[in-house]
Amino acid sequence: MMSIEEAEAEQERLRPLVDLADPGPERVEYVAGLDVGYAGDDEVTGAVVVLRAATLEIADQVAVRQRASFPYVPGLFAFRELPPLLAAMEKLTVAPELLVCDGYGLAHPRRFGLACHLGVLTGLPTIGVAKTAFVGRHDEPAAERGSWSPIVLDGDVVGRALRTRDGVKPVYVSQGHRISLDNACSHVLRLSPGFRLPEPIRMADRLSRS
DNA sequence: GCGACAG
DNA sequence: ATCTTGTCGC
Repeated sequence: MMSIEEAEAEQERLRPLVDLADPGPERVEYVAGLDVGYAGDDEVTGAVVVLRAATLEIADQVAVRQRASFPYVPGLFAFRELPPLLAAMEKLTVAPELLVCDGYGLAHPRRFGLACHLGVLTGLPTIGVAKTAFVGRHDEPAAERGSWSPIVLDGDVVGRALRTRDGVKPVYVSQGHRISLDNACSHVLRLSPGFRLPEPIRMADRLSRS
């Protein structure tokens, strides 16, 4: 197994490859949601669900179950979840143009969360959507869907707390790779018409548990 | 130093 | 994450 030190060094090595300047696609035909489910003895299930962006209909889905190769270490989340997710991605028959990841992107202690890592490895535009925010500080956004407030870490804006439903706890959006924060948030809002979490992530979450 | 810590 | 009891809001 890779050591903690080696994993951190790998993040530092790959971080310069992240593209935060590309505004990213305004519209895509296919968008994928990714999530990992956990079973008993260190078993992880990587799930990828490709949706037709216009209708949110499922176009393709793959789940791969394997032995976890890295423990859960805050800040090194990707080293646990990336292997099963990449294995699932390789089996897709419909190519997504945008990936929505469950977790952090830029909003990460070393500015290199799972979404950035997956973006660099696949070359695809990626967005990180987390359910909790332990990185940086942010004000509470207004109660209406669409409201947001910046997440600030060491003086830098690294993401947004974005309200996807009226009066419901926001999600925490950050850039992964090849997409602007504005564009990432507009995609997340469009992909979350009925629930707090974007539909691709909900579908992947469901698949990862089965 | 101690605790907290995406999932 | 997952498990699980109890509570809350509609």
